[in-house]
Amino acid sequence: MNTKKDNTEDKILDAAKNVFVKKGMEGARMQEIADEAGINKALLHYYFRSKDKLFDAIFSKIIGLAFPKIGEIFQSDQAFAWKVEQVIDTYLSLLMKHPYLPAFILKEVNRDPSMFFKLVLKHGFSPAPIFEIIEEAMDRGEIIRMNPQHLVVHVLSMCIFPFAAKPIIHFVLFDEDKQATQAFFDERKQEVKQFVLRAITPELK
Amino acid sequence: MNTKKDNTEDKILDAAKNVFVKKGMEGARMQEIADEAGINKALLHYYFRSKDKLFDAIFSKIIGLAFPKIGEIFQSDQAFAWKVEQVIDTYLSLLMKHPYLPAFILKEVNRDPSMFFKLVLKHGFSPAPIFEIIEEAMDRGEIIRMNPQHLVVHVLSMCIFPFAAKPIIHFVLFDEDKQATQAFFDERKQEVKQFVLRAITPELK
DNA sequence: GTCTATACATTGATAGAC
DNA sequence: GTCTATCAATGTATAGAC
Repeated sequence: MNTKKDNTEDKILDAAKNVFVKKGMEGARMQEIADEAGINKALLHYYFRSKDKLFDAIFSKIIGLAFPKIGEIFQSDQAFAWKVEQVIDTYLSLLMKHPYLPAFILKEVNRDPSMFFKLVLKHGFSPAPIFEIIEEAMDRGEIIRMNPQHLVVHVLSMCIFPFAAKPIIHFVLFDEDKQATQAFFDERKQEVKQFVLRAITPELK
Repeated sequence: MNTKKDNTEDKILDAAKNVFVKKGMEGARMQEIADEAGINKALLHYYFRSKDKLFDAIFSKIIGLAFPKIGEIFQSDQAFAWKVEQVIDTYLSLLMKHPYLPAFILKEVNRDPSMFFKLVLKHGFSPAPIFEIIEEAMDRGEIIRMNPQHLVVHVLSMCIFPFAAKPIIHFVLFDEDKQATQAFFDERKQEVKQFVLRAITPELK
């Protein structure tokens, strides 16, 4: 995503992504994007008519990135526990690579939900199949019976929230110790998996 | 928090809170705050010298509100399970009452972490005692052994994140059905408590 | 396609009358 | 204390030369 800086359009897209993700739609300045791309403001408007249009282009790419194909993992023939671990691994790997995504997406979704809704429809994301598979695992007694929607929200919360609240964790929990904070985030894959599996596995512990 | 509209200063504070929490520091407009307070812009600057000063006043009050005295709950003599349930109850009740807080605080903390840091120091919030109590509960075998910091983040994530991501949940999970969304949030107290207790209670289930 | 210069709109902040 | 009118700064967008 940070390659292909050859032509001007890609340079703009790359610069815009960095600035928008860091500052948000309202905080970003066209001048800053131009500077980061090594061009001037006028050229931004030449390639993308307005700041809104440029933002839409960036936001659309990012939403596509942040909603990975969890469906594929769930469709496999593996045990449910394996699927859960795989989803947590996949999602946390993605977030470790793009730690700014949660704060950015939450900010923009709350600013203008309709924008997000259109993109979800465009990307054709539907959670229904996932809930079916969870229900089946419960029917088989592979996991305890509970509300699948809450289970999904539990897991996503534990994966995503710490990144959105990273400054708080960094300061309140680790007294601004960067290494300690980093270690904490490195541990979360393991910790979240253990916690979730213990909560949903029937008996025999 | 929505009372005392008698004098002008309180009217301003109340209006500013509404606008800032909804739009954030960058999205809020002094004109909109003035309109909501039923006065004009000049008067805002008469009472509070600048937009920054006005925002600081609001943000400080909100941080004080959002970091309730969890410490007190943990200091009691009850069983650890009771403490966990009490914390989840307390926090989710607070958030049901102020559902916009998570998105607002996350947005502002990521925009300017230092502002948040100063307030945390001012309010004198320290998590150390809580971790000690968790450690003791583990030593007694009351809950399974795990990293206390991750446990705290797990619980707070499940409580706070759904509110910050409410538009996403509303649309993706419930197809914009307001009643279904509301029901989901009403259920979370119970669901989070069950999930957490099952994950941390030793054996005997 | 890319630049400089500038128009136009928005908005935070102030001056001054009452 | 409260208002109207206005300033000054910032930022998006465009015009026009090269």
